[in-house]
Amino acid sequence: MASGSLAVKMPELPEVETIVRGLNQEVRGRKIMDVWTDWPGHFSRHKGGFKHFRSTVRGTRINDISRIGKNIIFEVSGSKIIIMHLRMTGRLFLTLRKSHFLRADSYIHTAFFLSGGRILAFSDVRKFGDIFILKRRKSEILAAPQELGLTIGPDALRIKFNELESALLYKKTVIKKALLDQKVIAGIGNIYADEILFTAGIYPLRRTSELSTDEIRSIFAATRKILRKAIKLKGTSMSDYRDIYGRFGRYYDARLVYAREGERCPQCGTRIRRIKIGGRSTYFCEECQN
DNA sequence: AGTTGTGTTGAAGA
DNA sequence: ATCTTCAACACAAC
Repeated sequence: MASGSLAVKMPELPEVETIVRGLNQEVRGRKIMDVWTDWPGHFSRHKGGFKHFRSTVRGTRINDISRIGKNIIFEVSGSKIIIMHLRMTGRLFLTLRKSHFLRADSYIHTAFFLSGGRILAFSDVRKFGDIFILKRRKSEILAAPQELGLTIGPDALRIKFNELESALLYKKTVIKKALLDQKVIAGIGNIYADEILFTAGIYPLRRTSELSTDEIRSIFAATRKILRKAIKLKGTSMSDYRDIYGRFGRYYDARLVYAREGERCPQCGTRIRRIKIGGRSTYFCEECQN
């Protein structure tokens, strides 16, 4: 991928992981020459605003890119860390010229000009995304994310069974909400939450405190299974991105229940139902999930 | 043409 | 603490 799109829709953990892998291929080792934006709101979480962000980031070198939950972490020289969240509609592109990206995507509001003439462009239709930089090491973020402004718990692929179990037993809510709560487990969004609960055979409105150890084991295993499968399929949509629903993404085609209201359950043939939980659409099979 | 749904997350109120 | 509602914002679909 000499130049192209790292775009996904509805970036949850697998999509962010896919982007991070692409970034490590394409921008690791490059220097950040400058940053441009026409939407300073992208930097509203940064103390000091865009001007301060720009002066802090200019001249640093990107040493590594990783991820915590849905947050992208750029480790740059000078022991600093850029934290980027794509929220709902954020997409990243690599292009060669400014004129190119403005033509390619009219929703690009922020861009990083890198050494070697590369441009990392941040497209964001709804402008919910955010970027900030901390003068901290990555290890400090991992140790105390909450204190540094990252309201997240353990990453969904790194969480230990015991951590998940105690978090769920402690919570007083239903399992679907708990899986979407980034402080309980970080990285799961609405699509994968439904896929995980279907795979685990758990009814989404079950109270977390009433789940048995075996049921939590099922949820734990299903989380790893679904997220790994989605990463293997490179998330819901990559460079072949077509529409707002990610309809041409490879995981989307492989999905089990999400957005399949009225279709047959892949296990038992019962029609998939849709309900609202906490204002979010929830798809499940009432036969297979108890 | 106005309303609703879409998805993430933080803030505010009950 | 947890709930709901609203807010950020834009657009497709009804």
